[in-house]
Amino acid sequence: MYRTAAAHDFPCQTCAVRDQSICAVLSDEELREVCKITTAVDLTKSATIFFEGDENTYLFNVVSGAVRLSKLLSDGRRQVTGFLFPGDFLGLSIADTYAYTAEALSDTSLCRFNRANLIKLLDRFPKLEHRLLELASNELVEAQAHMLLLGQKRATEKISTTLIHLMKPIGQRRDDAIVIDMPMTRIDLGEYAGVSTETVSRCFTRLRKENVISLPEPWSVHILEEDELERLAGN
Amino acid sequence: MYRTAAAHDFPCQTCAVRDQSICAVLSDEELREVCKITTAVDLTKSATIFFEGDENTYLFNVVSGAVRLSKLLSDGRRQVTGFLFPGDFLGLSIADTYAYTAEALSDTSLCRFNRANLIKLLDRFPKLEHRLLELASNELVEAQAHMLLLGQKRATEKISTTLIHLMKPIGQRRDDAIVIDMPMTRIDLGEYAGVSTETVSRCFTRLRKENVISLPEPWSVHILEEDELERLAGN
DNA sequence: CGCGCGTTTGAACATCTTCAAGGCTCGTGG
DNA sequence: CCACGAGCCTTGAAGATGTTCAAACGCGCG
Repeated sequence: MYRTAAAHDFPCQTCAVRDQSICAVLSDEELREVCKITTAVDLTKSATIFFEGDENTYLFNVVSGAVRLSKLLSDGRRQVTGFLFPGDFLGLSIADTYAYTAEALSDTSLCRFNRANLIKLLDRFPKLEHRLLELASNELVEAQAHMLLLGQKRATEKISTTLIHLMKPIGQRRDDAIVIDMPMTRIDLGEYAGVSTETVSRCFTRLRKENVISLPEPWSVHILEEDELERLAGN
Repeated sequence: MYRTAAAHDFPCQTCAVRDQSICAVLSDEELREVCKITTAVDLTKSATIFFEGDENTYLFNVVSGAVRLSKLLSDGRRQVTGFLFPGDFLGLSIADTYAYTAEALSDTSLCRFNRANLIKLLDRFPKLEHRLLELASNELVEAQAHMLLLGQKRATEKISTTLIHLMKPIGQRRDDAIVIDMPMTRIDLGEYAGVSTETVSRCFTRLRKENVISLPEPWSVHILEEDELERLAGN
């Protein structure tokens, strides 16, 4: 069987993240409308999507790859506020400048929405605005959990929590372990958890020595004892 | 002159925070509708408004007083995620349980909305949903700034930033200084900034000795050198 | 092949925490 | 009315956690 494009076909219909992010709440008809204001964007590793302070002209869906969100202090210290993966929405803000910098951690494809046009569509599709509020609300919950991590947890708890957090979007269940192939470096993880790279490394070593995880490669974490990791995460 | 209640008068019309929070975007007619689902709630100092994990049945406007938002770890460590003041909105979440605990820092009055009824009203008043999204989006920006504080700043920077942050909602400009009468304790401030109470105290002492602030009372901060404080805040 | 980058590990060091104690204010009860 | 106790704030000293500095390793890329 061949899939032939009918006259009424449109690119968004075959989107890999069609049923996630903001598009999930749209009917095919509505999606067709939204599709008109989108552009596919492909980025290579380390590309900047936008800088903190830039005028907010586009919003994005992450289609594939991974994105790092961060804020900088003037002397170069950086706080990574989050990692995004396929299906995540980027740029959620009514403010007219971005509050953080977004960069591609690996080769990444995005679906770009013109902000002004999307806002216009909100009036026609209240469902869409409702969905945006839902996403914002979820982000707030995550942000609060992250504050708890940054302000109160010890290094091992921070790293354990971070690993658990990464399991959902990029963990692959195998018979013997849950495998996380991380697109981010120890530096990124340190800046996410509010500790130095060396501390991240030492935590990984400790977890490995206690057989909670194994590290076939520095970027490939195999979670062997999920319950133990959960316990180490604090909460 | 006496103010007599006309037949079409209703309590929300005279609300002290009528032009803030979510009500700001409503016409008098719309406000009348919203008013029907509100209840005034008065709390004394230390009263709990809701606990993390409670079923989310009410949303609130802070009318007067101050509110502390926090999350707990099982061993008692607490992260204060924010302070709310008159005009702030509380409970912004589409999720059906609260993600944090809310408590009154001082005697506080709230305007309570039934969540289910408010959600129904969102369909009739898209402006209201738009406003909620705007508020959520602002909260996200604040949350990210707080993460930067918690993850990257040193103790003095944290306390300086916190003081600057408190200036907007509760700072009173005088000829010689900006006065902040704080409803929160050193413990609250420590749990907000991710440092111990002793460290908060030592930071205050240092700022006082360097004549950046004065402390007529422990809870009354007079900011003498706003620029210097800004500098000490990092960013 | 050599260089750069990321990771790991060790050792010295700094910051902040913890522990301890004293003072202060305020509310309560004798 | 005063005394007492609880909670909060401050300060000092000792200690722990995590940082910084330094060096070595491995991998991939030019």
